[in-house]
Amino acid sequence: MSEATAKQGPDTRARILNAAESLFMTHGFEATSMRMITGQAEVNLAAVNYHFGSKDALIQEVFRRRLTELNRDRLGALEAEEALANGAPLKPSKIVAAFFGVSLKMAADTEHGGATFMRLLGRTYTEPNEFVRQFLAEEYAEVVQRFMSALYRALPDVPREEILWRFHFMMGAMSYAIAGTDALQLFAGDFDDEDPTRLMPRLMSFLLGGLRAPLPEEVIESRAIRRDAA
Amino acid sequence: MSEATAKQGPDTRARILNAAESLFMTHGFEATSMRMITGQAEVNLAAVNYHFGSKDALIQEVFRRRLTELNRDRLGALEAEEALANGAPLKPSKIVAAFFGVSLKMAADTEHGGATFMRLLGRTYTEPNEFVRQFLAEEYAEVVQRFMSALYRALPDVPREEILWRFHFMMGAMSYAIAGTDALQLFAGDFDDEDPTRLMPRLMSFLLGGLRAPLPEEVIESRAIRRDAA
DNA sequence: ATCCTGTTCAAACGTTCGTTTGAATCATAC
DNA sequence: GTATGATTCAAACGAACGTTTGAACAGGAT
Repeated sequence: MSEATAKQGPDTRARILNAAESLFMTHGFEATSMRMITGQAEVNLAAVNYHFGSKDALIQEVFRRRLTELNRDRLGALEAEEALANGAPLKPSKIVAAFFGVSLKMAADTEHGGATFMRLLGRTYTEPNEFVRQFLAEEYAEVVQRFMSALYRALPDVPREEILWRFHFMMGAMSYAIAGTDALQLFAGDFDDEDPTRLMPRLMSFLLGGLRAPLPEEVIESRAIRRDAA
Repeated sequence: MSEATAKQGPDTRARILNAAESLFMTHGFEATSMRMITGQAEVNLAAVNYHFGSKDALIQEVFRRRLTELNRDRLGALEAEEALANGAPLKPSKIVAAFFGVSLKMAADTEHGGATFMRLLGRTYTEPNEFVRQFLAEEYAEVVQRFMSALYRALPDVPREEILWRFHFMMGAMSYAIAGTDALQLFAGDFDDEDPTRLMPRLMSFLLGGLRAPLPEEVIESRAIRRDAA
């Protein structure tokens, strides 16, 4: 049989994953039913359970296929910078650019659904669902550890706890910006769907400004006290 | 009948609102059923529909009762600063402190459920549910408009579009920090539930650093060009 | 005692959910 | 052709959902 006559479209698995990804983004996990997914994918209702086993397993697979690539790229960008640095500590801006630049690059990819996924991911960071969160943590474990080590080396004078907090804040700013829900309708009608490439320099300025901000007095004081005691 | 013998606990409405608030935070809106709510509140299943009409109306009321107070306090803090300034433009740090300081103050209130609500609110900013988002936008309309006006006055040389973006970023960093899901388990075990009052100076340093960061080159260039053309 | 209004209660409503089933259909190898 | 394993299909499953119902109960005024 000629390849062109294969029932319809690409294989069922991919059709399901793509439909699920966009529906999860629009409606959330719980509010997206199997019937909505199989309807949009134009496959039979039973196909999800046949190919993935369960709805939860489908959710995991939606994330796994993208996150594997995303985190590989992030590590790749970090390693490229480290290779250039020849063992010297990296500049913080390079580290931040490696992590968030790759994220924003995927968020700008509207061709292959990367943008859809990043918006979904941004929402999922605040998802209460326990098994989703555990899965996210596992997928991120290595990349978080590597980037944190790089930041610790880059900022030896800043307490590690503070670096953790600021990375946390940066993750929040990025997620929110990419998810782009604009729940408060700040951009009332004006810039509803901006070109996401223009987001990159804006976000990067903001993140680096936050990262480089002077430490709060409280922290400085406690460090001064510690230094005095020594 | 003596007041102490009234069936059980305080009135049914408040019991339902409190139970719903904490369950929504833990499980999300969709995953929280009426039976879970009435079970935790120890009231009859039909009580929600009797007192509120529907589940959606209950969700709205959960937010309304807190947001009304929160946004009143935010406006109050802003007006207090404006009164001190005597018509002069406010310093950006004062404006940011008015908005986010009030938020963090509520987030630190574990006594009356304010902390629970702020974590719920942080998650809700990324909630896809349409009617929730519309409701949020309405509740925030006035306070957003007032704070934006103040920021425009405070930063007359910064393009308004840039101010909008940075406020957007700040909202993201705060929401994420307060929701505190730590999906990536950055703080693996170490600081699971930190004292939220210590969050305040850290977040404020970060936010102000981001707000005051130099504009991205792209924006500066386009402004220079515009100035040249004039 | 009687009525009235507000509230609680157990039970049921119809709908939708995720999942399972067993037969039908396909592609391929013999 | 026929057998084999993978996939699709229509139909049904039990469970859980939000909501409605009508009776039971409460306290206060007449």
